[in-house]
Amino acid sequence: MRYWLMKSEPDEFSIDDLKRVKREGWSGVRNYQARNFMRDEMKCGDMILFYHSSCRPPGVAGIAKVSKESHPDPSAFNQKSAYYDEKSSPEKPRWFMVEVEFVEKFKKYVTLDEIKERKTLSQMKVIQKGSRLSITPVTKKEFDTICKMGQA
DNA sequence: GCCAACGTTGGC
DNA sequence: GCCAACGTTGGC
Repeated sequence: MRYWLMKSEPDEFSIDDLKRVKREGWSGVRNYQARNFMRDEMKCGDMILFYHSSCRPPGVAGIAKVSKESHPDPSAFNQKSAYYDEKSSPEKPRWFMVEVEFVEKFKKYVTLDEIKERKTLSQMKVIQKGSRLSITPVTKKEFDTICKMGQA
C-alpha cells in the first residue's frame, strides 16, 4: 500500500465536503505528473493526506483513501466544463482520475508551519519551495507522523 | 495583491 | 529542439 498527499482548495472542495458526500471523483487535474500518479500508481486502499491549499492557514485537514482506480476523466469531454480539453476524447482519453473516499477529519488541523518545523518531515514535497504539484507521494513514516499530529 | 517557481505553448 | 513569452499555482 502507498501513501499520498492531495491538495484541494477548501473553497472549492474541503474535507467537510468529502465527509458529506463520502466519495468524490478527483476530476479536473490537468497536470501530467499528477495524472500519471493517478493513472499508473494509485491503487484501491492507498491512503491520502487531504491537504487544504490556497487558504489560511494551509495544512492537512484529514485522511481519505483511494476507492476507485484510474478511469478517464469525463470533465475533459464536456464542452461546458471548465476542464474541457478538446484533445481528449472517450476513444482516446488524455486525462485520468481516481475516486477518493472519506476516512476521517483530524481532531487537530495540521498546519504547513507545523509540518515545516518537524525535522522528520523535511523531505516532504509539499514544503519544498516552489512545489506546485497537487498530488505527491509520501512515505509511511511521514503519513504516520502527520496522523499522530492530527490526533493531538 | 504580490511574486517566485514552475509548466506549457508556439515561433523559429 | 531551443527558449522566450505567457499562464497558473499557492504561500505570503
